[in-house]
Amino acid sequence: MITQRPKGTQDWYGPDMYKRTVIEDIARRLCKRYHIKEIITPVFEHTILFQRGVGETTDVVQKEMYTFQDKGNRSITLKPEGTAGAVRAYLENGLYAESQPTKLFYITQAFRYENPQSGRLRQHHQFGVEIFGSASPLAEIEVITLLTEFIKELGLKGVKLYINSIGCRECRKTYNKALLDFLKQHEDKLCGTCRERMQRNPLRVLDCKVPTCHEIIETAPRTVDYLDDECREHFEELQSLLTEMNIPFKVDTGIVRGLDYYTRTVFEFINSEGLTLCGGGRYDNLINEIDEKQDIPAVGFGFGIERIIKELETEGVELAVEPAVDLYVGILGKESKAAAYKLVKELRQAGYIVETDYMDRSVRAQMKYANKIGAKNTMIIGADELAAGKANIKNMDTGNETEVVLNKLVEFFS
RNA sequence: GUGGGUAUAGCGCAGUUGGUUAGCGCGCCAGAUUGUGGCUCUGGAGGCCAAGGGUUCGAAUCCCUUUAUCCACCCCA
Repeated sequence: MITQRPKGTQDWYGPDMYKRTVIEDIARRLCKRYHIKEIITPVFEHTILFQRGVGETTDVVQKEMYTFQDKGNRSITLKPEGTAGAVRAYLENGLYAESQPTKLFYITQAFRYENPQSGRLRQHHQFGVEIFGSASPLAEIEVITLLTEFIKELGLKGVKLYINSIGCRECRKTYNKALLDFLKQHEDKLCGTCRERMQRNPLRVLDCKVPTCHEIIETAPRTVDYLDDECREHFEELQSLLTEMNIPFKVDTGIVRGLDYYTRTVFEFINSEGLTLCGGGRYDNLINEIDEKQDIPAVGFGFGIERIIKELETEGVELAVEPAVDLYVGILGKESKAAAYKLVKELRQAGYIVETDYMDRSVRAQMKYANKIGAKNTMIIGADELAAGKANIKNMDTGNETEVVLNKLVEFFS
């Protein structure tokens, strides 16, 4: 037990760790060009934030949160997603008082207590962006454009964009009524959870995958048919902008999203197996629900980093290669240690990737090791080299050796 | 929360109808004329056979329980 990680968690090391840093580097570089600033919020927040933010009726809040009482008897929850914390920070720090929009990104852990399986963990990581203050479809275009570039830079080809509009609070009212009327006609044929959902949040019934429910749902009214003029215009403008931007997309009227805060636009990037890598949309009411004094529109998404790595593997995409060791400095004899290590330090200070021996191994074993770690060059420092002030540098690909003056090592490499 | 598969060395796997000191490949360490890698060869270290209980003269192997892990459903990233 003591040497076993908790269920649904993962240790990051080796090639996966490197992939993760490359992915995060790409995300950070991209956000820089989009003038989106990084934000880091706590891994835990007051439970009420997620109850209000994510929504009481969602599965995430109802059964998947890591909630506990702290020693001050406060109810604390490990963040199950990134948006609520970002919104809280935006409000608490008065970022809304500055010139809008506020554009933020984060790379964070997220915790959900659910059964692990492929592409699903109890602790996972998300790259997310939130744009606060803009009601324009161009805000959606901003995040979607960033996403398509991100996917392109990663080298992924099998990920497609699906969009939908679920309307604003007002259209949702008329739609919910229509949906409820429809569902009532079929109530006796619906499953238990659906009948329950009907009362609390009818929209979520559309998510049900129980075959008998699914059959009924196929003919249910769709949100897109109940949009008011403004919402319809917004959705149409978004679609024509996407088309003009040459961003391929499909409208999928079944996309609802499991988080309650969305309004109008919802979208997902889905792979060929139907797995959602990225989900997002507009949430014009969320800020108001968390702080009634503010009424600010917003758009955002969350992209699953583990799912990116999984998709890279299934598509056979190779990310940038980890940089190789420029020089391995072999040490021969106790007396040479300090002098050899000084050379190592100098070259590292000059920016080279240098490795040496910490195991008191034989020269032969050191050479084997140098070969194994992929050193591009090797050099042995012993009493002879130190006396002469010179050493041979061996190119490990060609096997050729070049004599070099030790106090000009840095120049040799540059 | 529900259902199925799996659990033997660091990793990937064998292990016959229960029968001596549990094997193989890779990896790791050391060596093959004393200070030079890759290939090859030799040797070595490393396992309470997931844990607990039971059946038996005898269990990695059969039975039960637990735990973990993988996969699927729900839902999500």
